[in-house]
Amino acid sequence: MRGVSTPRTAPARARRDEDKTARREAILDAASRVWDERGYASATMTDVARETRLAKGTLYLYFRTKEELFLALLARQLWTWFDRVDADLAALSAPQEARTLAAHLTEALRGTHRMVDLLTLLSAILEQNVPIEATLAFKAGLGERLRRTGGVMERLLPHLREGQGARVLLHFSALVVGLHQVATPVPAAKAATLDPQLHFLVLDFHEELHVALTALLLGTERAG
Amino acid sequence: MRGVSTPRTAPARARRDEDKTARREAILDAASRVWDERGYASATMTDVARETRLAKGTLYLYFRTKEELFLALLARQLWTWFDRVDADLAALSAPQEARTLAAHLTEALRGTHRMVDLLTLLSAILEQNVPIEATLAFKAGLGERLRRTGGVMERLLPHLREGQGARVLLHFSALVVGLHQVATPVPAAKAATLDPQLHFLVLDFHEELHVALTALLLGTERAG
Amino acid sequence: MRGVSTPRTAPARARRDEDKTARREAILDAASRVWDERGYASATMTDVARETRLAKGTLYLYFRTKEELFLALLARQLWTWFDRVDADLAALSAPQEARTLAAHLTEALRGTHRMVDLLTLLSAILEQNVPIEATLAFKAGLGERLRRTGGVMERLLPHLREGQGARVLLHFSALVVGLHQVATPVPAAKAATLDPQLHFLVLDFHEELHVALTALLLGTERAG
Amino acid sequence: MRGVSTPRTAPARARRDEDKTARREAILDAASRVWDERGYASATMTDVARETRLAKGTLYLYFRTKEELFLALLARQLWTWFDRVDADLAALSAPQEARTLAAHLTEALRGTHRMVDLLTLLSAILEQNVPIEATLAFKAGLGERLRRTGGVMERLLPHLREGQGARVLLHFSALVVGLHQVATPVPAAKAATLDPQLHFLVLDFHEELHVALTALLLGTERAG
DNA sequence: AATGAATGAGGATTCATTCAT
DNA sequence: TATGAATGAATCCTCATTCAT
Repeated sequence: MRGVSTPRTAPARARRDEDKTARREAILDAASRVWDERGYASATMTDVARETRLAKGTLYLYFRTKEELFLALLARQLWTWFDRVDADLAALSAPQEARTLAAHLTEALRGTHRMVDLLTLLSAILEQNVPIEATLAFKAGLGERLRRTGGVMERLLPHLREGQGARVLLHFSALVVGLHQVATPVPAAKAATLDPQLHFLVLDFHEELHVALTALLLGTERAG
Repeated sequence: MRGVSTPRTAPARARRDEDKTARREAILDAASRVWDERGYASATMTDVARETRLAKGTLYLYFRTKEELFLALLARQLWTWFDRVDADLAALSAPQEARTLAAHLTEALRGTHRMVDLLTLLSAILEQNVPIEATLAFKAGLGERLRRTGGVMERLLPHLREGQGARVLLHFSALVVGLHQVATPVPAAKAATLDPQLHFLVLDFHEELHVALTALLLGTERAG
Repeated sequence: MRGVSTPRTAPARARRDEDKTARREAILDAASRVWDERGYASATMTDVARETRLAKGTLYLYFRTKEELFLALLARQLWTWFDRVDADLAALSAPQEARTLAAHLTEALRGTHRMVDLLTLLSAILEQNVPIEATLAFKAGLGERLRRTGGVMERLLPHLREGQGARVLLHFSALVVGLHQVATPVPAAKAATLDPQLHFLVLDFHEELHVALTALLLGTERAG
Repeated sequence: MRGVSTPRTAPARARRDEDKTARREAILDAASRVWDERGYASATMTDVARETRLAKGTLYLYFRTKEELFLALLARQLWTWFDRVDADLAALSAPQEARTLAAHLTEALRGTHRMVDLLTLLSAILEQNVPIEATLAFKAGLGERLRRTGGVMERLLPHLREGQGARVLLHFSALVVGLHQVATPVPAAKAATLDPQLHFLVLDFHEELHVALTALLLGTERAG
């Protein structure tokens, strides 16, 4: 009675687990693209479905809610960032300068513009309608990555005591979110910064982040 | 029966400019209360109207859009914070310790929980549907306050060069937004932090902010 | 940003309480028509809105949920039936024959076809998404009408003891619901009854109800 | 990860007719359990499939639509009830008291709570999307059972004329459906009946049914 | 200036059914 | 036979905004 229609060439069915994982990734890819295009004006599931060329219902086979989908997207992007940082830092030998380490962390963020947007909305929006286990899984994954990469930082910056590495990363993420917001104003706000008086509101995100993170690391050393 | 009104004494008409300003403030008061109660689950104009005991249409005589209203609320709260900081710092004589100054800025944030929430959503949401002049006015006001208070900071921390005061305040605001998010997880996320492995994700907002800001100030000094 | 469109000639605004009541009634009228047309295939709010020539959102100003609307419709029809019965019985003098009383109750049902459908779905569907106070109000109203009309029946049939009138009405409503279902098969089932062997499944609702109710009243007398 | 299957040993294929019948029964068993658990909030095919440990598509090999499945379930439960009544009445010798016979019919209903729910929804919902032959087969089966058991009743209650037995059973079913609805209110409605004024709305289903059926039988006798 | 009824686009989610494997 | 991924129409409800009074 329902579901009767003339489908366009149907997508291959994801039958094996690896196919399913691939489809899941494809959905996240689509979500990422939609997010990119629509910017803040929140993307809709209809958009994502259209972009994936899948039926809306199919999305719900892979993610229980819209928020779970976007949380997964954020997670994927975060893990990628951690991977990149880990690979980067693995090539370094201890001890390192604060400035150098700050550069590595900051550079690894290049091209992750939208991830940061998502990160900003994380608590405000995403955790609204996310099944509890998804939240727990996310937090657990985050904790693990923070501790792992934090450990590496403690090796490279000997003045960091046990556990301080993860904490510094947390502070770093705070700077990322906060500075991104200040440094990446919406178009409307750009007009404001043409005023010379307001020129100091124009920040280069990566440079500013580098400066702030360096200061943070140096300050941590001095403060003990 | 729904939809049957209980007529109440109509509010006095705001004829004179000062009456209008008062009404505008009353609306912001109501919006603030609504925002407090509803938290993230975004407050509606209906809520604000009910809280003000004005009709919904009346709100639109004072604010063109919902976003303009909440931007005005954020501005009011921000200016209050600046006022408080300015008064605080005026009592101090140069030079001051980074730690002390950090404490003053941080303490001035006590009780502004919700302002910080608004601040977080600022670029992501608020600037969506805000008339351009409102955005410009906000940015102009913000710039002025940052420069003024930044100047005071430069006086108290002699190692800060001209213009660095405002910049440090910008970094501070980034930390505020970012740390608030990390340190104030939604209820669902709290469950996650019961896990001892994740305990380090639990932060005390003010303390953490103090630590990070102190580090930032000290680091700025060392980095020159 | 929303709500921008070119409306067709807008309906007059229901400003006074009596206008609102009228509009409420108009919505119920529309709902009734939709229910009639769509039959069992459940009517949608979109249908009701189109029929009323009101916007969908407007319906929700008068009824909080779809179910509340249809409960109100049922209530209105029920109260009408009670009114009719009360007027009818008021003209009679005690004592009456069971058969006569049964005829009055049964005849008052003429033309209330759809009300009975609604009545059938009452517990199964309607009470799903109905605000609790609406349910309570309905039950209270129902109780009052049953007791009032039950009292009249006790006057007319002296063998009925105090309280038995309402109880008989409850049994009557059970018969109404149950017999209506048996006696009013959906089209598909009609084909079945062409078979002579199954001819006895064809019942005339009103006649059958009369027979059964008479039997019920007589039996109550004999059983004491 | 959602959408990743845990393969389990596939169920044996039902090749022989008796295997197929067994599988059909197994599906009905599952449907029955699902119906029990989910109550009114209508059970889904997904639920039934999960409960059967069969794939959703497999259900459609045995039943063409959801409604056909639940009609089959109702039929199975009804025939069981008739079997029980027939066995019961076979042990009795004519003539019997109305009260006694009413007790037998009523008692046979013990534990068929959910069947009655289904019966209530019969015309309203079930016959919507049922293939015509399925409807015809159901009606035919129903007719046969009614006539057979009706005949037994005519033997036990000599005042019943030919054909009146089946008719009384039809009236009985009406009482069952109707009283069940009144006597088994949804939880929300229960609150209403705490009010002493509404206490008379609280009925004991079996007792009430016994009273009403006895009255019906006695009344039929008197009315001739 | 104030009102508040009316608007209606828009969005998330469900679930019976199909069909390629 | 059995599978289960894919389908997509369908539905309820929200809420910022308007405008006649």
